[in-house]
Amino acid sequence: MNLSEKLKLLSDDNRLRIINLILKEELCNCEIETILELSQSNTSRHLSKMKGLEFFESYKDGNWVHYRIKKYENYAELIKFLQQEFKKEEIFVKDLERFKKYKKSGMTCTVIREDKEKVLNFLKR
Amino acid sequence: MNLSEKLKLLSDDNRLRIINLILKEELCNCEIETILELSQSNTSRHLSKMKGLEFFESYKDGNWVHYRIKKYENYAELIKFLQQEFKKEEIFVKDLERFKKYKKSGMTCTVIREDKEKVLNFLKR
DNA sequence: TTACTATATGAGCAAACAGTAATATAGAAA
DNA sequence: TTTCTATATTACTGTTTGCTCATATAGTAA
Repeated sequence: MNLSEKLKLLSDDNRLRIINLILKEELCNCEIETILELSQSNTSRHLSKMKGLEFFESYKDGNWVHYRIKKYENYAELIKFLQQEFKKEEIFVKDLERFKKYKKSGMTCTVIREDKEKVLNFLKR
Repeated sequence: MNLSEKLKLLSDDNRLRIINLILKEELCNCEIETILELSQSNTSRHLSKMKGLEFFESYKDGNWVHYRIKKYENYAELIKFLQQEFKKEEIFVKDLERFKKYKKSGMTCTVIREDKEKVLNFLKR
């Protein structure tokens, strides 16, 4: 993967939104889907693509797949840049508010499985 | 222009090759065209798009248009990242060799106008 | 084993993109 | 003024992209 391909992976609103979230804390596929209100297949597709990024990491935990940012020296500058820009754009700020609301509520993947609608309503923008 | 759009502008080999060159020294459209062996319209198109990047600057000098990188605090981290990556990829390293050969020869826009073929042959990879 | 569930993937569509060749424009020079 | 020249733009092409809906897969639980 060359530099332009790596940057292309970052050049998408939804993928940036995912990075914005997991820079705060690792999350599972179904949580990202719910917090960002993206479709299942769309979320999965973006997450798959992002496996091409060296600072992106995933692991399985039962049926769930968790995603997180790996500390990677080569990308330190880039990530600093992204974090600085995330603060300036409304969509990223709002996503983090939803993320915090979700976390504070104590909800988990299990709650999402049992009643995703309930979680979505709770997070209603 | 939002973050994903800015990153999209950077997600192209030829635009990155241009940034790699002008990070060393400002250059005119026709010099970029010649050093990178790109077509006139393609070069012009890329340079136009790049005007959307806040750290990218151009000015007219007679018929020629010069391009350069503006020092811009917000992009310091990003540019550090790019510079580090440019060193690792062969195409960017080779482009810089051509750039240095061109500069060392003392050739200018005027020489390119008078006999572009001569310049291209001199720079022959 | 079978049933279930979280994630991944195939097919298809519309929009965006990089590139070319030809032409237009704007400013310099004569 | 007219001519020239560096750059920009238009029209078009083939490719890539993000998305959706439907289906497949792989692993868990019964």
